[in-house]
Amino acid sequence: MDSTPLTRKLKAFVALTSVELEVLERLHQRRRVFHAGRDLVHQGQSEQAAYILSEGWVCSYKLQMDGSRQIVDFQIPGDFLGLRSVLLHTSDHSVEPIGEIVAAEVLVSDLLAAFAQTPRLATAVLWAVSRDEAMVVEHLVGLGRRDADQRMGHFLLELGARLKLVGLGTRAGYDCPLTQYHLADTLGLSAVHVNRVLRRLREAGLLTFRDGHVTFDDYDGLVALADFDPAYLDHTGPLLK
Amino acid sequence: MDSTPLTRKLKAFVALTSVELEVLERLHQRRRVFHAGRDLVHQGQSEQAAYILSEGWVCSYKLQMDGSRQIVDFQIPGDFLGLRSVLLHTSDHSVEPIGEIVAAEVLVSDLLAAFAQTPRLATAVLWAVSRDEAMVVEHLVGLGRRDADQRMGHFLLELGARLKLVGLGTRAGYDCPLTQYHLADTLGLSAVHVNRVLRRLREAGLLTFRDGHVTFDDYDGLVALADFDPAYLDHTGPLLK
DNA sequence: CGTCTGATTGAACGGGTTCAAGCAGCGTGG
DNA sequence: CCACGCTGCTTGAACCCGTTCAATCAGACG
Repeated sequence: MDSTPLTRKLKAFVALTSVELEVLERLHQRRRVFHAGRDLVHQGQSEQAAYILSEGWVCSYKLQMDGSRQIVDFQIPGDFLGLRSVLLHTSDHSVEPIGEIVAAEVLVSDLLAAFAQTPRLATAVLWAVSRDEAMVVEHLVGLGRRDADQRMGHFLLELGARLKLVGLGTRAGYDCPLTQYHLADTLGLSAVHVNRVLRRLREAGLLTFRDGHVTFDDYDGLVALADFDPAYLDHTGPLLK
Repeated sequence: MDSTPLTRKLKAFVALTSVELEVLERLHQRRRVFHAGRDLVHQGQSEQAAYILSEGWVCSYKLQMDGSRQIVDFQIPGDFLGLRSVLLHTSDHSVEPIGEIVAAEVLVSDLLAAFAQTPRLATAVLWAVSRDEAMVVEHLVGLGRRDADQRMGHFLLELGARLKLVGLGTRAGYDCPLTQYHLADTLGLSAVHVNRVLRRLREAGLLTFRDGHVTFDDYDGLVALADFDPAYLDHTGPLLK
């Protein structure tokens, strides 16, 4: 049976038994499709369902009074959607699909049952959640202490590392459905400047962002420029006892 | 018996029984004192103990290769320290006491036992943790989409709201042990500019930051300037069923 | 009494924004 | 079929917020 992005991701960190794999598989029952533009969750609204994203990208963002928006993070295939919102019965941000997405709806009860059945699964999911939080912190650091070029490089490298983990990218590059406006709202820049930064990086022979595809022309050079240390994505230490 | 900052905070959101209060009290047994400068946790080091902060302030930060640092968040009395590090056996940031602090060491086993004994306590603590995460997100939004004045106003207002909850501040102001360098490393600004921003806000009659004390000269004006909406601190919805 | 930390202010510089204009591709309707 | 409008990309020029460099000052502390 084909493995889902989620299982690919988790298998990179915990050796899962066939029983655990099957439990995971069963969580992917209720497939649902969402379309671009229509938010899954609106700021302030309390939401009842969690999802496992299987195809497409999604972004979580906050709107400001003055109309500007700040994207907090992206979810790619294999990531959980709204897990925290469900556990805490609250959502303080909006979630928007980028293009069409396919997601498996997960009932809290099913998830908790799966955890009870296979505790190692709970550990693996907990790891995934904590990795997401580490990424938010790294994002915050970037906004506070990196210049535009470094931010861009770091962000695209991080995405690349995440996509590689679920088989959607290589060291050479990956497909990327984001517009330059998405990048601007993520990196705290203006769309105009995003364009200039991309040009600069391209002319420096570091990376090319064009026609929905990211190409790393000089991976090591980019890593050096952005001071990218994937440790926070890899921390493969012992979790929960 | 005097209530600790933590109980004050939790009582604001969950009506705790005397049994639960006693369990909470017992978690505060092992008092430990830490001194300024000496980090509690170093970046990358894995840590075994969690703490409840009872006196003094602490900041969590990340150091960059180029020597600059970005403060991610602060902990004030009543906040947990290193709870996530303990659960996940990993720490990707450093933690530094600001001045002398008093903290109660909490063993994971004790905490889990307390949760098992009084589930409502677990709910309350979960709420506190999720509030901390919401604050990190709000911080990120500030770095990405607010100018220096708004960032400063928002940050000091948020701190004020948190301190008020544990009885350490009022609408008029609060004692604040931070230096302008702390503010700079928090807000992603240079120390020089922090000084100028503080002067501007003072001369605009909005707030005064001097001699370790924050005074809100025009609370409502500041709220308007910073677009401060304490909703993310207050979300008092039903948690976990 | 010298040294250190933290606060303060000035002047020059620069990274990033804003405003403005132009262009390409693409779906829609007359 | 072409015109139109829309979204996304691109580039130039002027401006401004915040940085950097540099100097000064006050208080604390050994």
